[in-house]
Amino acid sequence: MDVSIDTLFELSEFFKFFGDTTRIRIIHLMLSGELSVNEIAEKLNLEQSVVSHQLRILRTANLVKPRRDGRKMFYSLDDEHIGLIFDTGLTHILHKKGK
Amino acid sequence: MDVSIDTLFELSEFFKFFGDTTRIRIIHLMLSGELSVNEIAEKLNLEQSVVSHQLRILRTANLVKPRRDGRKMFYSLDDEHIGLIFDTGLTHILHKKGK
DNA sequence: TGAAAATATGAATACTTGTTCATATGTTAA
DNA sequence: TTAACATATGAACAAGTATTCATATTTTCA
Repeated sequence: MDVSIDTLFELSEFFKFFGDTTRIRIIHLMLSGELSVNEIAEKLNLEQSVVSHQLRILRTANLVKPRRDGRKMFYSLDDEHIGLIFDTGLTHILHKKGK
Repeated sequence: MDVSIDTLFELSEFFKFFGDTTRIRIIHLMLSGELSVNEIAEKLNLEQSVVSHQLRILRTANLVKPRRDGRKMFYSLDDEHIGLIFDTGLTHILHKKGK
């Protein structure tokens, strides 16, 4: 398959979003559904600003989308491929650990 | 699905390997088969040391494996999941660009 | 309106990481 | 053995990035 150098660059940029523990943990949480910023921070034992900063990165990349409800902001995955990519990588990790 | 925090860390570390343009380009080349260090450097227009450095990273992670033939070193993918992960990400990029 | 709650943002810092340049290592052939 | 080829490696530098801390913004409710 022929892939342009620009596309390969975009591809690496895309994988970078998954290449951070905090973001992967946030994404993993969201695979089960929508969450508020505080819920994420509490479940992952992270500071609120850390979560907000990472959510901004994911939001800018259109990987998550926000929804305001009162003073709370709920975030959910905005891309149907995220789960698939997550699972594909996870399968590899579990397979590797399994032997 | 329940995933341990350690596994999520490993998963993010794994995606990091795909999160660099140089490495993605090397991986993409290798999807078509084995190549020597110099072949990679020439095809990607990179310095030899850059390629060697990145190959070491991929080799340490068991993503590529080396084979010596004379004074040349040939590298090939050492993981059957790499192509799948690459394609999964690429599908997303192409799908995104398509609209 | 004012205070509290929830989230966002900016600047500073520390850390990681990719590239460059120089050089070392290993291999072949004359 | 020596020279040339192919690759690997180490140190230094530069650039990128995640976290922290402080503060700003937005919304609700008394």
